Amino acid sequence: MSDLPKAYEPRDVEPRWYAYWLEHGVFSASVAENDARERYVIPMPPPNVTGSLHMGHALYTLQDVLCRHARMQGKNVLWQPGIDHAGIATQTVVERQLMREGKTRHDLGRKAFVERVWSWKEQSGGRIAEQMRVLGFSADWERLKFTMDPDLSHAVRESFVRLYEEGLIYRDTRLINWCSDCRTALSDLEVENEPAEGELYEFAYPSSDGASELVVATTRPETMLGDTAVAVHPDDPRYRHLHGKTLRHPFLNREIPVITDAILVDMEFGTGAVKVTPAHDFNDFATGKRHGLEEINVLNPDGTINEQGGPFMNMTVAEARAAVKRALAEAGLERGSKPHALQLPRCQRTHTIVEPMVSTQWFVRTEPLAQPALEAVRDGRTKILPEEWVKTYEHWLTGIQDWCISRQLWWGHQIPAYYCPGGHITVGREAPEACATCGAESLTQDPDVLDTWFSSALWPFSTLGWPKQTVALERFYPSSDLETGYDILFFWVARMMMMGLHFMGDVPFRRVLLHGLIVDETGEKMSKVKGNTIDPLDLVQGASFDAVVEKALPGAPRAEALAKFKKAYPSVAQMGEGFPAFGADALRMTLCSYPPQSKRIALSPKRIEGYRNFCNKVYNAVRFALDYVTSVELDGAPPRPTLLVNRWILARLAHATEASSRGIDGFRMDDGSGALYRFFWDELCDWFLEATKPIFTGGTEAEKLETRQTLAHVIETSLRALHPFIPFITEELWQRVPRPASRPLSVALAPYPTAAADGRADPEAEAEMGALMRAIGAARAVRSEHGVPPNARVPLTLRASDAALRQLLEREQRTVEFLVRTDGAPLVESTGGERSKGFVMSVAGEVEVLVGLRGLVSAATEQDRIERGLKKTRKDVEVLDKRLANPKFVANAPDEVVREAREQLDALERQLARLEEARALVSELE
RNA sequence: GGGCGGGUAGCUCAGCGGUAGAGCGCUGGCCUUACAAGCCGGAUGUCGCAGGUUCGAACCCUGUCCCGCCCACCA
Repeated sequence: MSDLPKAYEPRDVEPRWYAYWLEHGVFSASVAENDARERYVIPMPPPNVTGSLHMGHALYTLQDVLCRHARMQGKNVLWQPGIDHAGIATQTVVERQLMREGKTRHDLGRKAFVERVWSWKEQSGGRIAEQMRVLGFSADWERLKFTMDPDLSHAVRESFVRLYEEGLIYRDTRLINWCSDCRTALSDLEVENEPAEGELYEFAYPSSDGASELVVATTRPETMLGDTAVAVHPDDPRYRHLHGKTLRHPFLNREIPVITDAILVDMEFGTGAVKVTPAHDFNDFATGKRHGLEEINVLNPDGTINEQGGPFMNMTVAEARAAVKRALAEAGLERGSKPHALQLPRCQRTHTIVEPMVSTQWFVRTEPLAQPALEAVRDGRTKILPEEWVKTYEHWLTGIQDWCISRQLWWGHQIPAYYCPGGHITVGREAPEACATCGAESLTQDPDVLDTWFSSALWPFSTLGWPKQTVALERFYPSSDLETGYDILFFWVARMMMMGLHFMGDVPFRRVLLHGLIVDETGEKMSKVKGNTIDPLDLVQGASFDAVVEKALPGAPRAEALAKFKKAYPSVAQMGEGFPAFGADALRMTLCSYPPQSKRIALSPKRIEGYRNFCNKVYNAVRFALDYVTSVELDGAPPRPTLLVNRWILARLAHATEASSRGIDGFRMDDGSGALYRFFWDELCDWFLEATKPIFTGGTEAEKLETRQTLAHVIETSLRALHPFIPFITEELWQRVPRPASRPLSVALAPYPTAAADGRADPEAEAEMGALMRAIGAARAVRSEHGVPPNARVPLTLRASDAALRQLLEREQRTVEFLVRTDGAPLVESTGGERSKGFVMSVAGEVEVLVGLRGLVSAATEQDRIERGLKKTRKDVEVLDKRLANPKFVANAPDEVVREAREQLDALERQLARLEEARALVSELE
C-alpha cells in the first residue's frame, strides 16, 4: 500500500504546488520563444473594502482552463492580468476610508489623495494576486497591471490626443447625467433605471394677459423652476387660442412662451400640454434646441437648488418638490394629482437619483467607431460565444449615443486638455507651454479625469506597449480570446472593439467568450445587503459559518445573519457548523460544470461537495493504481493490450479526451469537464479498476504486465486530461505516477492528451464490454432485489444463442465471477436448456442470466421483478410496433432509422419472450 | 414600449427532430483490503398551456400564460 493518507486533503497539497510552479517558471513563457499566439485578458475589479475576493473572481477559472489547455498544447500563452476601474469605484472606497478618519478628500488635497489611493491600490492588488494563486490561476501575477500604471497613462494621453485631432473627441455643453453624491457626470451606461411609484401632478400656468390658463402635467414639479416654455400639439384644438401667447411664471419673474411641437407632445397623455425644462430633461433639451429656448440650470453640483430657483434656493430636490407644490396650492394653481408608475434613473454605484443637467463635458463621437466594431462581428473576424449575445451587441452598437468621458473626480487619468485665460483649448501629449491659439502662457489643465472605461478600452494594446511598436504587440495582438462576464459587454468589450479597430486597424481578439453572473442558491444576486455573499477562499480553505456570516453581514446579529445566509443557501443546512476545506480544485471543477449560456450561476455548496468527492475519487483511484504501476516504464505511446477490459478502457479514454478538448475549444467547459468526470468515475473506477483486481490476483504474468501498462498509461493520461480543471491534485498525483522520461517537470507542461496520441479506437471492444456490463448488471440486480447478502456467493449460468457471444462470456468468466460474486466460474451455455431448480432468470440483451438463489428466492419478489421488466418491455415494443406499422414511417423515414427500429423491435421481442418464459416458471421456484 | 433568455424528476440544471438525462435529495442493502467524501441496487417526469408542421416534436413554427435579464428621453 502506498504511503499516501487515505483521504485527499487539499490544504496539504495545494499551497505546495503553486510554489513549485513559480519556482520552476512554469507560467512565464517568454514572448520571443515562438510564434504561437495565445493571449488571455483578465479584467480585475477591485476587491471590496475588506479586501476579500468575490465569486466573480473565482469564475475566471474558465480563463485559466483555456490558458492551461493552450499551454499544454504547446502554445505560447500570455495571460495578462490587470486591475481595472480607475474611477468612481476606487475613489469611493478610499473616500469611505477617509470618512472613518473624519476627513474628506479636500482635507488631503488632490496630490495626497491620489497618492493615498495608489498605496491602497498596491496593497489590494497584492492581496488579489495572492488570492489568485490560491485558486491556481496560472498567470504571472508579478506582472499585474494597474490601469493607472505610468506606461498605460502614456497610451491614454496618446489616444486622447489622436481622437481629438481626428474630431472624434469634442467638448460640448449639453445634457448629461449627474450624480449629486459622486458629484460627477456619468455615462448613459452608468445609470440604472428603477421602477418607482410616483405621481403625475397637474398645475396651471396663468396666461400673461390673465385671461386664461394652461394646465400641465409633470412627475417632477420642482423642475418648473427651470421651465422656459410650455408646449402643445399644433393640431390640438383645445389650445389653439393660446398659440403665440405667453404665460406668467408664478414664482419667478419670467414670461414663458407657449410653443407648438408635434414631436414632444402626445395629445392623449396628461393634459396635452407639456412644461419644457431644457436644462433638466432629455426630451425638453432636444425641444429647446429646436425652438431656440433658454436653458436654465437650477441645480448646484451637490443636488440643491441654485440661485435660479429664487425662493427655493438651497433646498434639496425633494424639499423643493414639496415646497413648490405647497406654493402652487397656496397660489391656487394646483389642479390635481394621480398615481403614476415611472422609471427613476439611479447612479449605478451610489444608487442616488441621477439628475439630468446641462453641463460642459468631453464626449467621444461613437458612431464612426461603432460601425467597424459592428462589421467585425458580422463578418466573423471576432466571434461572440455563446452566440445569443451577438444580437445584444449589435443592438447596443446600432443605437449608440455619444459617450460622455469626463468625470469630476480626482482618481483617474487627468484629461490632457489645457485652457488659457482666454478660454482657448490646447490638447497635447505633454503639458504645452503656450496656448496653441493665442500664444498665452500660464495654462491650466482640465481638472477632470477620464471615465475608467476609456482607459480600459485601450487595454488590449496599451498593456503591450502601444504606442511603441513592441515585439509583444506584434506577437500578441490580436489576442485569441477575451473571457469575461456578460455584464460588461457594453462597458468594456464593445469599447475595446471600437478602440482596437480604430488604433490598431484590427480586432483586439478573435473570440469573445461570455459567462454568467454568480448568484446565490435561490437565484438572488449576491449583495452585501442581502447577506448572501461568499468569499471563495472560505470555500477553498474552509470556514465556520460564524466567520462566513460575519463577512456576509458585518456587524449584524449572528443568529439573524445566519438565518439569512441559510435561506440563501438551503443546501448548507445539511453541512453542520461550517464549510470544510473543499479545495481550489473542487471549486474550479464546480464552476466549470455550469454551461456558459446560463445567465445565472446558482452557486450551491452541496454541488462543490460533490466535486470535492470527485477529487477524492481521483486521489484514491491513483492511490490504488500506484501499488501496481510503480515498476512500469512508459514511452508515451498507448500500449497494445489483448484483454478486453484493457482494450475497452483505452477506447473510452480516446472518447473522453476527445470530448474534453472539444469542450474546452468550444467554450463548453461543462461538456469537457463532464466527459472526464463520467469517464473517470463511471468507467475507469467503477468498471476498469474493479475488473483489474481479478487479473492482478489470478491472471497470468503476461496478463498482469499488460494490465499494469494499461493502468499506468490510463492514469497518467487522465491526470493530464484533468489538469486544466483540477490543477493541484493532478500535479500532486502526476508527480508520483510513472510517466515518460520526456515529461519530467510538471503536468502543466506535459502535452494535452488526444484521442490519436493517447487512446486506441476499438469499437469491437466497446460493443463486447457493453454486452458484458449488461449481463453483470442484470445478475447484480437479481442478487440485490432478492436480498442476497453481498458476501454470499451465488451460482450463475449465462446463456446465449450466438457462438461468438458465448466465447466472449467464457473469456470473461473471471470478470463476471469477481464482479457478480459468483460461486466459482459462471457456466456458459447455449440457450434452450433445462433450467435448474432455484434459479431465477433475467435478460440482458441477448444474454440470459440465470442466478441460483439457493432457497433465498421468494416467488412473490420474483414475480414483481419480472412483471416490472415485462411492463417496460411491452411498452417499448408497443411504441416500436406502432411506429413500424405506420406505412408513412417506413416510406419517409431514413432507411437507417427504419432498420434500427426493426432491429430494436426484434431484440425487444426476443427479450419479451424470455421474460414471459421466466414468468411462467416463477411458480416452480418454491 | 422594444429586445434577449428561461419554464424538463422534490431541488439545481443538461439535452434542442428519432423510444426522457446528470448531480444533489429520496429509498433498499453493504464498513466487499483505493475510496462510507465510498460500493451494489431501486423509485421518481401528460419536458408551462393550446394549436400547427412532420412518418415522428421536450426539441421546429404560431399563439398564450408565467419568470428573469437588458435596452428605451414619453411629460
